[in-house]
This record gives sequence, structure tokens and C-alpha cells, in this order.
Amino acid sequence: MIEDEPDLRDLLVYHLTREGFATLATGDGYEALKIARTEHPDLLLLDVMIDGLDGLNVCQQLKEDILGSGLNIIIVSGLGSEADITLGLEKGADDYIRKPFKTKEVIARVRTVLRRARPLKRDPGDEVLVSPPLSLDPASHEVRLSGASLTLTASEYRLLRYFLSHPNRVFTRNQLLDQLHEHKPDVIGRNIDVHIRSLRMKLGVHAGMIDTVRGVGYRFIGKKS
Amino acid sequence: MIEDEPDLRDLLVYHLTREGFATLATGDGYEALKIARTEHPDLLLLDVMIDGLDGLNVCQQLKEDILGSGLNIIIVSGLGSEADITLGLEKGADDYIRKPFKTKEVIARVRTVLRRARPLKRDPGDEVLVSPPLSLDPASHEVRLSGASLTLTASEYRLLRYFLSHPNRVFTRNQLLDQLHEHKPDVIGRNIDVHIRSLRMKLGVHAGMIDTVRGVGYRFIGKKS
DNA sequence: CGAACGCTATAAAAAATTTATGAGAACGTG
DNA sequence: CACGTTCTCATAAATTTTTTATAGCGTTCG
Repeated sequence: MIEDEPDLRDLLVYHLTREGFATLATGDGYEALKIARTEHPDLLLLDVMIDGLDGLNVCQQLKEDILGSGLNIIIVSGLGSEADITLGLEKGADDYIRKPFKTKEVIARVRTVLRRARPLKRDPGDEVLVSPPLSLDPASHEVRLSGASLTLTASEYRLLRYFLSHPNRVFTRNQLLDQLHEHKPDVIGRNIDVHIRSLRMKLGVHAGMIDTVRGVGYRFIGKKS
Repeated sequence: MIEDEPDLRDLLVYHLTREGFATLATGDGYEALKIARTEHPDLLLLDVMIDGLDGLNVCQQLKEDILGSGLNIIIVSGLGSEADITLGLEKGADDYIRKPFKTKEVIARVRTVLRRARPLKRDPGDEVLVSPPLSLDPASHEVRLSGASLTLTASEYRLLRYFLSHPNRVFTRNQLLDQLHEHKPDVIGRNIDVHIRSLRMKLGVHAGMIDTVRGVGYRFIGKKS
């Protein structure tokens, strides 16, 4: 992100980070070029009114420079600079946002551009979790064991997904319960046992992937794929 | 909750309580500090525009004060105080809500922050403890001796973890017992001996790492990794 | 130097805790 | 209402923790 107003920059960085985007920010045009060339970002959020170098120049240089490398650019325009927008789009920007904006809107646009531009790169939260011989695809909600499709209930799925995204780590029953539903205070901790059991049954031979840690809880044993 | 408008305060208290959160509310900054320090809340819902003491001050003081105790803070900002938000986030707040808001939104945020915060609570103690040839990983609850995995019972694990995090220091039997369970006053001190023994057995050749200090207790002999 | 004492190690039995399992009730959804 | 899912509970099985008893070792002091 290139944005020269520190407050606004920090706010946006905070939000983007919170939404799962790895974010780098600067207020200076030259620095931006340097960062863009070394870090190969997927997306540039570019305020056209910045120090050091005109935003549109940055836009143009980068588009030429890293042509085809999959860099996307969203222009953030100041008030009443209609011209900048059209100019920017001509120079290769993919979208624009007009000030003042809501952070929600920014995030939505970022998402949209990234999704449109990179059907290959999935959302971080949508990546297929693999831990042989298990694989779980959040997008299609499908789980496979040694290639064969497993039919899981919603709870089983959630549990397994949580396990798969935090392999080799112990969780107490309450931690696991929290993953199943937005904390239902009245649910008895022991009922995790039942879910574990059904998961294990469906895992069949590989039931051992879910390990009981006596006196603590459960742990999923998984290899890095 | 710190909120100085009584109507709004009551409304929120009503809703939060109905959702199962134990809620305390005040409109005064100083009182808030006092309550926070005695009641050890999990979450602070903090309006930055309050009487008695500036909201951001409250935020900062509490974060410093109860550092690591797992206090989470959500800032509620008045209209157009963008600056307060970033400032607050810098001072340690975990999230913010902008006025005007819907009670549903507030509840959702509260839930989210609390859920997100809970596993983090465990983080500080998550570092792997190493004292060659021993290593203990709190996250996976796994202990290795010269690379080979050791299977410990819950008590053995706790004991060893305590030893590893305080090497070369003598502990009385009662101190060690306190580590095993939240104070069970009726347990006889001598039973630590039994745990020590089983630990030593599992340590095999390295049983000597646990040293008997006659007339006092035990000490773990460890090198810094 | 050696016997007595106090503390620790060991072993085995008893008590307590924890987990697995099976079956049924409650719940929600179509 | 029928169905599949989720939750609760009771009981059995497994394992851990505590207790108890005895043997062993080191220290102290006559």
C-alpha cells in the first residue's frame, strides 16, 4: 500500500492484516517501487497523491516493469481528481476507489480484484488442507481419505478442519468445542468425545491420526504435505 | 463496559447479559480502573469519550497493568474520531466499534474477540523448552529425549515442564505439588517422590538430571540450550 | 567407629480419575 | 412426521494418582 497519511495507512494496514492479507505499506513513491520489485506483491493499493514520485508514474513504471507478473493495481484517488482515475486506468490500473471511502469497501475491492485476477491463487482460508492420506477442501467442503470421499457431518467436518489446520498440537475439549459452535455455554465438555469417536470411525484404519492426550485433550497427528 | 450514556449502557448490558456474558458497567474512568483490577474481566468494552479519565488512558494503563493476563479491549469511538481508533489500537486495543452501532454487531465483535483471544492466552507458554538432551513442546505436548519421543502422564509432564522452565533451582515437595494441581491441601507431600521416580525411570540414563537435595526437595540440572 | 535417626527410594495395593463406548433423548430441518 | 445429527447420560475399561509399607542410604553424635 502506498498512502502518505499515516493515520489512514495504519488503519488500512490493520484491517487488511486482520482479514488475512499480508500487507506492506509506505508513503513514499521511490520506496514503493523498491518494495514492489523485491517483494512481488499481488496487489498494489496506490494513492495517487503521494510524496517522492507521482502515483501515476509509479503505476506506469510498475506495470511495464513487472508486466505479466500478475501485479494488480487499485488506485485511490483524492477528491475531485476525476482525471487521475481515467488516466490511471489507462496506465494499467485494475480498479479505483474514490476518497473518502469506508474500510469495508476497500477490503471488498481488494478481494474482488484478487479473486478476479488470480483464480489460481485461492483465499488463504480456502486452501486445501492436506495431511496424507487425508485431504480437506474448504471450498468444496469435501474430504478425502486415500482418494476416497468421506461423508462427514457438519461437526465432524469442522473438527477435522481445525485439526488439519493445526496439526500436532494439543487442544482441550473446550477449545475444540469452541470450534464447533459460537460457544454454547451449556454444552458439556465430554461430548467432544463422541464426535472424536465418530470421526475416528470414519477414519477407519487411520483412526490413530487423532491422538488422545490423557488428562489434556486430543491432538491430530499429521505430516506436512 | 465503560460507557457514560446511561440509556445506551443499560441497553448494552441488557443484551450482553442476555447473551450469557457476565457484565459490569460504569461511566467513570477511575471507577473502571478499580473494577478492572479487582474483577479481572476478560474483555473491556471501552467508550473513549468518558468522564473522569480519558478512555485511551484507561486502555493504556490497563494493558500495561494487567499485561499478559489476557485482558482484551474493544474501543467504542464517537463520530469522526479516526485518530482515536488508530491511537487506541496502538495502545493495545484488540478491536473497535464505531458509533452508531447495532447491538448485534457489538455482540458479534465481543464474541469474536473472546474466541480469538482464548487460544492466544496459551501462547506465552508455547515456546519449546530445551535442555539437552531433553526437549519439551507445550504446543504438541510432546517430550523428546535424545530425539526419541517420551510418553509421559499428565503429572509427569507438568513436573518436567516446571523443572525445565526453572532449571538449576531447588523446589520443595510442596512447591512441586502446587504445580501438579490447583492446590489440593490434603495430599501428602511424599507422593512427589513417586512421580519423581517414574520420571527418572523414563529418563533412563539421564535420571541424574533430577537431583535430590536432601532435606529440601528436588532440583533439575539443565544446561542452557 | 558405629548405632540411631531422619530422609529418600522402591514396590505394590488401593483409590481416583479419565476415556471409550453404547444407547437413547432432544433437536432441527425438510 | 421422518430423518439424520447432536447432545446427554450410564457404564465399562483403561490408566493415573495416591497411599501405604518397607527397605536403603546418609548424617550426626556419642
